[in-house]
Amino acid sequence: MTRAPASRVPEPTPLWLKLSSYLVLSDEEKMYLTDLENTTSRQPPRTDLLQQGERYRDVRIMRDGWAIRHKALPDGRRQVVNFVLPGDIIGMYCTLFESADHSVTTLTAVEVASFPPERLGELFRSFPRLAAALAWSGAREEAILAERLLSLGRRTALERTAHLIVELLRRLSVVNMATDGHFVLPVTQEILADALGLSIVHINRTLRRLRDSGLIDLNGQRITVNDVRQLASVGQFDELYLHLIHAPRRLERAFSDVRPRHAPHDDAERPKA
Amino acid sequence: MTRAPASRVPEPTPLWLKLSSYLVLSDEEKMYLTDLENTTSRQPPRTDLLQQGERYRDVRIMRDGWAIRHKALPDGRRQVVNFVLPGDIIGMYCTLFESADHSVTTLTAVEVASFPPERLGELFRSFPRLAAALAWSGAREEAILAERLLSLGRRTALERTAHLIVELLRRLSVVNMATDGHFVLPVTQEILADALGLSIVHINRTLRRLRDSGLIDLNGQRITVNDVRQLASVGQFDELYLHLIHAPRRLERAFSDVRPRHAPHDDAERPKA
DNA sequence: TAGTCCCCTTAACCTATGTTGTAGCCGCCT
DNA sequence: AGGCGGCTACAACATAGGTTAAGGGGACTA
Repeated sequence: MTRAPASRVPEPTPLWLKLSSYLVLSDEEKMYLTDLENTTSRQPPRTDLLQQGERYRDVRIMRDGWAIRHKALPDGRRQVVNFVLPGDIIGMYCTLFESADHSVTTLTAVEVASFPPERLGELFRSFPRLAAALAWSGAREEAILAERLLSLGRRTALERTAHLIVELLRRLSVVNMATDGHFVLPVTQEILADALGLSIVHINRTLRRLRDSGLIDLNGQRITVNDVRQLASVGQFDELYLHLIHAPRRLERAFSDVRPRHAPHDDAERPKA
Repeated sequence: MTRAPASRVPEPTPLWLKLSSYLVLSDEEKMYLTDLENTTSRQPPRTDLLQQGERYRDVRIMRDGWAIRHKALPDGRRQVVNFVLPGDIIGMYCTLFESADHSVTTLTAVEVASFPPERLGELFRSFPRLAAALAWSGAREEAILAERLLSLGRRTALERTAHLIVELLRRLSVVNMATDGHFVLPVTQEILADALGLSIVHINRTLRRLRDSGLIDLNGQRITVNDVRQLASVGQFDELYLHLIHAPRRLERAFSDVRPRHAPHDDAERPKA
């Protein structure tokens, strides 16, 4: 574990970049976020950060590297539920559940920050705008799962694959990890297959079709999207679900300490504790 | 719209029953919940409560009846993302997103309560235990989506179908809508197909297999599960993901107004708002 | 009483995707 | 240098599930 001294002019962290796609952070909020990510550790590839059935511990923030969130059936079949990218939070709900219903495993070497769940309560009380931004990011995670459900249920293999590539491109752009339509995809075809609900052989066929049609280039783990527009159209990609549009006004109204107009509650009316 | 008078001895609402599966509610909290659900309206079957692309409005609580949350592709293919049952919340994140990325459509006549999103902020500030319970319910929703992803990606048609039936049975039991392994499933086979990522013909085949093997009985919309154990085993159902186990202590610690030990924040340190 | 609409049911056939098997490449160990 | 393990590639074959088509029952209408 490393504990960095709280600097006066902190570097932007991926989480902060991601939340910035949603609202404009104040210096004070940036300092608080930096402080939250203060305690970090490094893990090698193929490490379980969390294991299905295990009791939750700290809340974690991915700072660097890739991981997957996945679930397995008793007989070994496996589904990758989502990719965990820098700026994503692991186990936000740790306080609420007895044990994890999924595993999180690193794909690359990673750097993760962790903090005790009590700090979340602190954050909700003291930094309502950050709380709203975190809720936004949690809600977006759910929206991504819903879209993936649409992929698995109703898109063909080719469409699914195209859709995933465009989604990753978009998500990585937000944290400055994709430029000019190319990025590193540190993933075996087996993992891609498990993410898309396909067999490894069929993912291979499908990637070849995408390559043959000139939509993407692959060398090693570097993937280049030659024509995002067309790839998005193949995957019927509509970025609505990523909810990248700003709406700072409305959320501040809901989460700030200002009393709401409708049903004003005096302190006298509050519950005792 | 109907506005009920706040009674001294309110009837338990489905939401309250559902949250009760997680923590023991105080009278005051029950009163507050009852008050939240105060303004209700009724809608006929096949009404859109929310439409993909539409701007979000109020937060809604399903009080009675069934609905589906679904997404559609431009060419008409459709995926049912989840079933909305009594006690479930619609558009909890309305404040955070510009527009809906999914639709919600009623299957039966329904009764829904609605309230302006500002009241959520109020709730988070004044009733931290309820806030935690709502967060629990939101997190559970996400866990359900992740499990459905596993179904669509890696379970066979027979397994998926069995799994869904057991899940619905469990969820309905919590709100007293299933007794003795039977319940009403107000759903056409087309909707079932869209929920399970199958064709309507194949759902039909699959249901017949389940009937022929004696695991379930169907007459009309009434479904009877003859052997939950065996059905759960066919569907590889592990109820871990429904997170029905209580953990009231830990969440109260995180969300209560008691100052955390680690990094106490004075009011003076708060952002200006 | 027949007509229409919606849904369920089944049969016959088709195809997207899974399975099995083999081969080649690359990095790594010793 | 050789061997081994993990990954990609691709061909041949198998099958779960999709598609098309047809019929039937119940509820409503006229």
